[in-house]
Amino acid sequence: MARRSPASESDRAEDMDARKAAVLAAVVKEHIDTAHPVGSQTVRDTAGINVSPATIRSELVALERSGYLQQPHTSAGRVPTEKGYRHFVDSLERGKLSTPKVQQLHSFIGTFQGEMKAMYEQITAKLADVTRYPAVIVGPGPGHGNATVRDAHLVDFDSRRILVVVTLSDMDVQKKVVNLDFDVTTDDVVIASAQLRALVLGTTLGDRIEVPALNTPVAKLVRRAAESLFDDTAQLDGEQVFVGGASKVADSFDTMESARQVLDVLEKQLVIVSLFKDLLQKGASVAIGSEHGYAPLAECAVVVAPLTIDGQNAGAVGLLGPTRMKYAEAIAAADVVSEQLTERLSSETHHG
Amino acid sequence: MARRSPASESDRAEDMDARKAAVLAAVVKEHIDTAHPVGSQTVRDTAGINVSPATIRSELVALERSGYLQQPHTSAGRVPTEKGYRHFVDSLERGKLSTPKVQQLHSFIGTFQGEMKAMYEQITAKLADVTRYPAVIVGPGPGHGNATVRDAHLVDFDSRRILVVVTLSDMDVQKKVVNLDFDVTTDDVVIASAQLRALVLGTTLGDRIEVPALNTPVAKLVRRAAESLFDDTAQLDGEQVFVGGASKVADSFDTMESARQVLDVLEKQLVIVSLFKDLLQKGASVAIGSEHGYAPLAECAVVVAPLTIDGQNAGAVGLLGPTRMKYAEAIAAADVVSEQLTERLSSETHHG
DNA sequence: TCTGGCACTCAATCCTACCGAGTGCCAGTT
DNA sequence: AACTGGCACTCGGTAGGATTGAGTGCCAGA
Repeated sequence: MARRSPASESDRAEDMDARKAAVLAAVVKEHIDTAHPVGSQTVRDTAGINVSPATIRSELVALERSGYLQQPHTSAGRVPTEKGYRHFVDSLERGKLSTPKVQQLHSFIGTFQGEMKAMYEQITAKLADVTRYPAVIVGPGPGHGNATVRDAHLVDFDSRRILVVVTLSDMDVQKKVVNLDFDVTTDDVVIASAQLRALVLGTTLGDRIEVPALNTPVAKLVRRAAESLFDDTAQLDGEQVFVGGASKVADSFDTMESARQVLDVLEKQLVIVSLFKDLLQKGASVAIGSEHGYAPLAECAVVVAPLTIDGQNAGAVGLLGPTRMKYAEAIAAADVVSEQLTERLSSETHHG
Repeated sequence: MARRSPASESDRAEDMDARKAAVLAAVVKEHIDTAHPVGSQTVRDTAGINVSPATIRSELVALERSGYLQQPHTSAGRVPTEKGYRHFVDSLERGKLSTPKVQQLHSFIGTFQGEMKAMYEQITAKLADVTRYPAVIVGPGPGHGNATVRDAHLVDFDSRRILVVVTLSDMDVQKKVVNLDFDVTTDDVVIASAQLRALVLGTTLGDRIEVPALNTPVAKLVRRAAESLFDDTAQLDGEQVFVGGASKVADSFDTMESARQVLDVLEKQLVIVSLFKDLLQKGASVAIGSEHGYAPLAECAVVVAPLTIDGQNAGAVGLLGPTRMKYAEAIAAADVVSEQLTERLSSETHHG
């Protein structure tokens, strides 16, 4: 049967000449648009290749043999496999695709005024609106970023429960409860508050502060308070996850079951955050189907783009869609948001 | 045709004797359980009435004539109309229905420890989990409630932008930006901060404070800051809306379109809030179908229960479901959350 | 007032036939 | 060797037609 080269089952680069690539691209594009299997006829027309359908067919057979395509059943057209989508996405030239939609998004972010939280909310909504996919933005946790401390206070609620209140240069306010294992007086707290303020003023929440290890109640309180602030693990208000366009799942997914699972994931924000982190760590910007190894999203595609502050990962922008999602558009949109937001994050935190 | 009483089209109380009520209840219950039209046979069995199906049938005809039931088509069983559901719900005895589920909810709230925001989030999730319907809790805005001010500070970002930071007795921290139309120095701000603190300490955010109308920058700043705090319309962080179990829409609604619309509403939190407020104002706890007049939710039922602080409306607990939702359970669950949370709200704010 | 009996209705289900998009294969052409 | 036109074949989707059965309305009789 395999007449040409007996070991061509594998996926070395040679199994993909220019025309095969064109055919594959045509199939993927068409399937993304129509959700139907794509036949040789259609490929000929849409790919602009001047060969007969029969020739296309032999290419299709080859592509299927190498695992890029599959047939739902005999006498149906072809549908991309995960591998097919992957090839398509990889060969997508990353040149700033600039559709009107994406530009709209760009200017929306550029002109945005207001508080951070509202900004994230609105941008997430806009991103979902533009792409028609549910969107997620994982905002930088307060521990990250280079917002500096503008003010700090301690407020005592009883002799062992103290609240640390910190105002940051980006006009954000953070609080943190400190539970002591010894008693302090209100006077202690007032003194400690002033000391803490002097210590942390102008620092970044990422910085670790040296606190003299004295044994007076005041000194211990100051140390505990400072520690609580710079403690990575027990994040202050935690990473902020913004979800927008959840109702878009109804547009993108056709079975209730798949919609259900996507909604479920959107609710479990921990899952989303770690999924995004995983992908970004791998340097991936798109995960197709089972690539990310998370079963409930096996029929989905995830597009992510990083949010960075001073080159450090500080969050993510993501879109969820079906495997046949509009990758080019989605990637472009996520990238725009990522860039604009990253830019804004560094400028925001400096002019304070 | 109408042999008995010619003017019986209307819905006066007499058109509903005990047996009719039983039949109606049986139809509603069965339809809620099965989602199928209910026939005379089934009614006989489930309602425990010892009459023949033929007799039931005549009752069904009467109930249909009065508008409580309707037939999807000839030779199908009956399905409740909105009016039918309404009667059913109204006749539901409001005695604390106490299923294991509801008790579980009760104890969950009772034993909950932690911050308010996390509490609302988790309770909303739990409520959705128990009822299997998407749940919404509208938390009391910071303007409401009787949490008192424990501390207050002003932080200047530039000579016209000042941040007001207020720590409340429930360990919540609120912030508010004040934009001035005159310049102040950092020294002014320090002084104003102390004055503001003295003024508002121990007050409730609902109270209005008298501030001497002097014309020095400091006095004006203090007045502006105080006003911003007690300004109802420009709420501090706004009412907090918590949505849980959005993925439950996939269980409760059968068409993508209806699911879509519910998800849409859940996203538009303003709509939810005003819907809940409307219902509570009317004293309603259940809105069925088009009763609330909000078109996108015309095929839904809404169950609400108030959250009160000192007898004042301070929020709401709500569940969204199909018109054939499990009213008894949903109402019981919403009520439990409402009670427990109301209780907790008043105790929380006093022991501070 | 209730009941059993009966003819009737109509959605749902199943079967069948048919259509047509699309295939694989092959012999013939360039 | 690569491409093409031709052809038989496959099989999901659709449309018609018969069947089923749950449920009805009506009525005459208890």
